[in-house]
Amino acid sequence: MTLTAGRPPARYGSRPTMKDVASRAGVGLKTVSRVVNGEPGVTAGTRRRVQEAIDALGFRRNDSARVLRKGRTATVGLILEDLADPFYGPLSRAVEEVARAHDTLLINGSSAHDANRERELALALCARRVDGLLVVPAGTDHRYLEPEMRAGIATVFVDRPARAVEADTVLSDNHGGARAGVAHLIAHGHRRIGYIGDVPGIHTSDERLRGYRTAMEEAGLPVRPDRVSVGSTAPQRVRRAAEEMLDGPDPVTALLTGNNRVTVTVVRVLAERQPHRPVALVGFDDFELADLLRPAVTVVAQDPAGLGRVAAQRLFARMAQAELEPSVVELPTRLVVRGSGELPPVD
Amino acid sequence: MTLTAGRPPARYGSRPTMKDVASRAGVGLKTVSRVVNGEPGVTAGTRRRVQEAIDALGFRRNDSARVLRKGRTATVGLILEDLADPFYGPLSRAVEEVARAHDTLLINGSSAHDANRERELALALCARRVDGLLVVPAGTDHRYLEPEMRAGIATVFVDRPARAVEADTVLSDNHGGARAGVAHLIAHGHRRIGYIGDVPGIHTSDERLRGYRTAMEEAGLPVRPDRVSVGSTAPQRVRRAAEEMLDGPDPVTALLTGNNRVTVTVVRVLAERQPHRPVALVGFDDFELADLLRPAVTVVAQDPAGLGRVAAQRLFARMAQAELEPSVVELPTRLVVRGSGELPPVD
DNA sequence: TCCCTGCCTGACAACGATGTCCGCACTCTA
DNA sequence: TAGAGTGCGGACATCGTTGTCAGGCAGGGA
Repeated sequence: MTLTAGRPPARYGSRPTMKDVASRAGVGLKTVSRVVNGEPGVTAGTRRRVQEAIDALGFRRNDSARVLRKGRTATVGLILEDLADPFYGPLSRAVEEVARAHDTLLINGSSAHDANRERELALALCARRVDGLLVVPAGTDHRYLEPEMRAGIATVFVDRPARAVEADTVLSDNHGGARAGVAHLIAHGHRRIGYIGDVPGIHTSDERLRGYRTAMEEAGLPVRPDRVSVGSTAPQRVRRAAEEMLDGPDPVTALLTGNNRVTVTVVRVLAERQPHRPVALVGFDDFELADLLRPAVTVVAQDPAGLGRVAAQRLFARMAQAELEPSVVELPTRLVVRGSGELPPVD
Repeated sequence: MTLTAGRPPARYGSRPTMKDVASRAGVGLKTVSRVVNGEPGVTAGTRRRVQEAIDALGFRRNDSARVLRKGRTATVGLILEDLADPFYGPLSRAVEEVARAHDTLLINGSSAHDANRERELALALCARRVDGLLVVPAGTDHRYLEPEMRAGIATVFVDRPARAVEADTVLSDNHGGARAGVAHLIAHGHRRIGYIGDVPGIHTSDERLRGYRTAMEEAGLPVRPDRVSVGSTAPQRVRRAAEEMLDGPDPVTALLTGNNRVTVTVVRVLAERQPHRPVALVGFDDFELADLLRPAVTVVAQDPAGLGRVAAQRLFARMAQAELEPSVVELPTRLVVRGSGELPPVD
């Protein structure tokens, strides 16, 4: 009758608890806790007996219970857009190194470029009471995180700022990078330069477009609407945009591409047109093998590992001291000259 | 005095609990629980009052406490070697899709190719009581997971089998793939074929080497020790191995490379030697832009998304029914012909 | 008018671990 | 040898949530 009272209906497996260990070792509950946590105040003999019981039963501390009592999880979450995007690999790795140095577990999650999934994921991690959260925003409104941040979940935004929320942010110099890329093409004689970028409304996308405009205007060149195309990075969309700029009545002689996904597609389009006139190209984001393509691809390189490292450091600083003023850090980009950006203009 | 008794020393932030919501809404604790979990048996008016209190306080259910009570976390963990390796992107994404279909959160972690970190990470996830674990083994002995598996944590190994443990496993046909790759080179007239692979002892590495041997022996060709080099995938090591095979007294005319890291380095070495005689190449693992290199790289493609999908499905099957017999599934590979493997032998 | 059914609602115990505090046994010193 | 100090072990409350169960209240039938 009362034997099962209050017992969850279907316990999954069934693990030994400290109580089991204690009774097997013939000691008190708290003594087991002391052994498990390496606290002092236990004689060597007792410690050994407890350890034997732990091994025999296959005991492992239940961290949920521990968290409930202690209030901290020693866990931080990282939400990025797509684990398969090579840009995020080094970023995630850098965050992991910092977390590890703070004896903290890193949980990686992916929003798949979807604002709802980002939100779900972030809130699920909050419900699990991560101590901190690093977010590469996919959504456009992050007010849903305000109660969580007020409640003490340290939060840092990476690569893009949050909308409608004041918080620590670590960015790349998107405007300056794009501007430098276009200036480079102009310096090599190009005048008809096109820009193919990501969906407007995304911060990185908007800033890079702004950098393109700045460079064009500084050189006194017109920014023609038919030479700017922003939208999805899906290959078909990018392909069509590139073909329109290349085959129009007044074709571009050079292109700036807004991120590595776009660059790869454009490289493919240009390769297929081989016998045609060569078109100069500068890509935003470095990517593996860029140096082995012919021509090798000149890029504006970001420092994804740096983004991750700086953001993680900021996160831990905030976890240690919640009352810091929100800061925005912008990391420089670097033009890597490889050949594709140095092709002369050909009509 | 007793006011703070038992209170953790430093609660991080401080969140409202169901009790706070209950007293604000003027209802009982359990009623709040019912509203939060969408359980029936609450009138619309009460429900609304509770919801208002939740919103006003910024309440979010503490999943640690919930897990403690319910015994399941609705979370699975995926441990892979390196989040930055493009091979694992699609794998992780496929797992995430399956997990999502089961209303389960996926936690990604990386072992950084280190057996100790794999172990730490796996056990940390067990301590957090994930319901299931997908592991791409980095270590060579997985007995440490036996108590966990016995205790009910469903576990599936992906890409490589676990050592010394009987468990569900999903693999690629490494032997058959490598064999097909070498047979392809032989069919194009090559006789002096080298193999450069990953560290011996890793299952994938050993199987691919075995596939190389099989194909050579089937063609009656000798397997010479100076034409087989296995070890770290660090660029220097691979570079040296390649140069020795290419510059020796009896140089190879074709190479099979054991994974995408090795392939990329070898492509780089071959590119630097451009004016030299062309060397045929078949790489294990497909990689982005392989088709855009000149010559385009012929590869033995695995199906990383398939690995992830099948493994995740198996994991959920086992979570639903723990007494399944451990199974081993092997997914086929596919030879993708692009040019580099079809170069004729040149002395 | 009274009882009974059925629906809401809330009190309470329990999940597993940890912090506090008390008590015991021992050692060291006067 | 007694008193004080120290080291060690254990009882108990508590963290926030959910399952159980019983009580209260309204409405309908006798």
